Amino acid sequence: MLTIDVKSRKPIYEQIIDNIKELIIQGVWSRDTQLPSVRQLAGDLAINPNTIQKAYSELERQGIIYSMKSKGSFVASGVDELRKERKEQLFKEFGRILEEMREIGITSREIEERLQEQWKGVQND
Amino acid sequence: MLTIDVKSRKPIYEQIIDNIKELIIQGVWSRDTQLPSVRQLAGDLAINPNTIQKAYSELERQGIIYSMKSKGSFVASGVDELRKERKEQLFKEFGRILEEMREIGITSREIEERLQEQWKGVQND
Amino acid sequence: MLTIDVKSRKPIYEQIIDNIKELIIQGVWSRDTQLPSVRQLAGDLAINPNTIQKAYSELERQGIIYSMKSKGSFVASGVDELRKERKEQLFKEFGRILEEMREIGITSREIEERLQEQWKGVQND
Amino acid sequence: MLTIDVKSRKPIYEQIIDNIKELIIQGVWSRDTQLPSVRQLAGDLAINPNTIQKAYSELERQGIIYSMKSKGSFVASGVDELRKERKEQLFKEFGRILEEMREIGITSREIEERLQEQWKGVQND
DNA sequence: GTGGTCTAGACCACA
DNA sequence: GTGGTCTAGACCACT
Repeated sequence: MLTIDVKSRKPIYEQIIDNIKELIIQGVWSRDTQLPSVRQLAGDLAINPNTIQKAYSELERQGIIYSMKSKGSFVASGVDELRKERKEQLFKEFGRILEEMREIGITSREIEERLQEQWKGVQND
Repeated sequence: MLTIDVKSRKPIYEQIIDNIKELIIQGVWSRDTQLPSVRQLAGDLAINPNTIQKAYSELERQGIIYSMKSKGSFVASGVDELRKERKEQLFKEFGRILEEMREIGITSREIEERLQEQWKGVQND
Repeated sequence: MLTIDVKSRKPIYEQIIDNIKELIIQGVWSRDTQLPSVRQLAGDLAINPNTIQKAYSELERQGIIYSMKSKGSFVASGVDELRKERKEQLFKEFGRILEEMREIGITSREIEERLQEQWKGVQND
Repeated sequence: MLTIDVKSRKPIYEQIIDNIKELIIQGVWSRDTQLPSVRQLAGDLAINPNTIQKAYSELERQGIIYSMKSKGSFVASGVDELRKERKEQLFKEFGRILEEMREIGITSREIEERLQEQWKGVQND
């Protein structure tokens, strides 16, 4: 379920964080689902347990999971909160890209075309 | 002209690289313009000359500037090459964002709205 | 295994690069072999770690090795790619020399003789 | 007659040296021909006179030209000496290349082919 | 421990 | 003066 790329430039603990967020967003893990234990996951991924611990700590700091001593870690956020957050993030980035495109002289026509092209054949609207 | 943020997570030498590329893209510096000398720029930015050197070396490696010992460093690329490269990069990023937006269930309607909003009052199309 | 000459006009970091390429070409180090750490090699060669770092960075840029923070540096290229590249380089240089020889009036007979002489006793053909 | 490339990585003074040697080897300048004055050449090439001076000094050190105070510089070597020297140099380099080719497993057959190809249509043998 | 970045200061060849 | 190389020493994030 969790896949990491040790060769990536992105730190492993960040990959784990993103992976877990993704699983929650996609509804694979819902509220109060128990996460694999640090040791368990470390073993599965052949990763240093400290790295897993760091990822879990960060997730807990962000309020996305909660830990109970000697019980384990559990999903705190529901799909909705995370989705909303992610949506805002995406729109923010989207705006930044558009701004840069405008500065460099890309026309809205070009953007529209790209948009049509990418969305063609998809009917989620 | 060049501004760096020593507190940023992005390495200083990368900031310098991006800054210089930006100046060229915006047409401030054109082909064969002499860049500030390593020591000069280091003094201006209150940065160690080695850091500037590293940035210049990387820019030279990318073929964006050329350096002549005891002469100085000069702009090699024209605006066009850099603009084209940047454009492709932006479109690629644009596509990636769109893909992620689609996955998370953002409708093309929402995107269109955002697009209209951001572009309103601009007439470069 | 790695030897450098601090007195040479060729920069130390280039010597290191060439040395490492040679080790890979000769099959001493194969794909995914871990290179000595920056500090380790610096200690062995009595060279400043920054110099090693510079060599490793350049090798990574050329796609010959890959580095993972807090993991180490590893061989990326297989023997074959490097050999092929080297072969082309040698033939190119060979052609250049032949051209110069022709210009200065050296006859093909002389060259043939030299060739025979150098290859005598060798049976790799 | 003399052409230099300020963008080249080869130092300008070395380019001048090589250029002058070439002129002598090709018989354009023969023994006792007067070279252009330092100032003259500096003006023609738009180069710092110090650079020309350095080239002339080195040529004099190598015994290829001689200078007479307030008279100028003159060619000392004849074609033959220089040609011989160059020939040895070329053969030495040729041998080095062959050695490297052998080490990397290039067969004498491949070399022969390249040789034939490069010499085809030329009848100076 | 690892690689990566940065500083301060030095020396070099070149023009 | 210029760019290029190197050293010594430091700090950082990551594992």
